[in-house]
Amino acid sequence: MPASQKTASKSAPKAARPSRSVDTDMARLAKAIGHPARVAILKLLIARGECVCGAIVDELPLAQATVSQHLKVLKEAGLVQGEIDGPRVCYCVNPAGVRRLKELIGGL
Amino acid sequence: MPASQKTASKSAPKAARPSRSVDTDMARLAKAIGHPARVAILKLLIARGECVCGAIVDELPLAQATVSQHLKVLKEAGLVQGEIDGPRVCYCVNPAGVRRLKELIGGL
DNA sequence: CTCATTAATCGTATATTGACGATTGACGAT
DNA sequence: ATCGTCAATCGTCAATATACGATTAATGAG
Repeated sequence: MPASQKTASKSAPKAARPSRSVDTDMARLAKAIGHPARVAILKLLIARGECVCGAIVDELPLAQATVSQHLKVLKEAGLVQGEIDGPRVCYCVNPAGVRRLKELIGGL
Repeated sequence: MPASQKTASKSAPKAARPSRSVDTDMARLAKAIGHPARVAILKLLIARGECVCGAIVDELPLAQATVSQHLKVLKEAGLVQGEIDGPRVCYCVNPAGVRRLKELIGGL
């Protein structure tokens, strides 16, 4: 995604508009929840407040490695955050990220 | 997607929680706007009310074929609709689709 | 009818995603 | 120090997404 994306955006003659980066931002967030498993994870975290990684794995019909990858995607998009708690990792929603997502979508 | 995924979603036609299909629905819609070009297209249609395909192509730094493909994705997700108008195709937002997207995201 | 225009589709190349098992690193308990 | 547990990461494979030029189908103009 990086190279072609960037090129496409930059090569646009009317690149001056700020809407371009907003579009990218919105796409980034939307893409993060563009998979059923990630929607499920996000909802789970919202419902439970916070959640140890293993608990999430138990709830989903996916391998641990796969869940970890999905969590990484959500984390990189700024929708969740995880803090290390001993040998486990405790995940929770990033309210700012979710708020921004709602703002952007709601503002359509 | 491999067997496990499919099995997971399909193996519960309607018996299990409804949240599963809602998750899928939300992911489907989010995925549709999970690309900057499609966000730009959707916004363009919202701003203009309706728009001939060619006009969209002119606004974006993408080839006609590519824009057409993005439009197809948006159409399949139920976010836009297009009606044939002579030799051109006039696209417009599907209010129901956008409303549903907003509901689902807003309800998080 | 022929031509130009418009947009969908085809074919294709490349990039990214999604899934998993295996491995690694970090930590607490013994 | 060793062990078991937990979660991230690696390596890999199949599937999907993205982009484009070329082609096709549909339509209106002449």
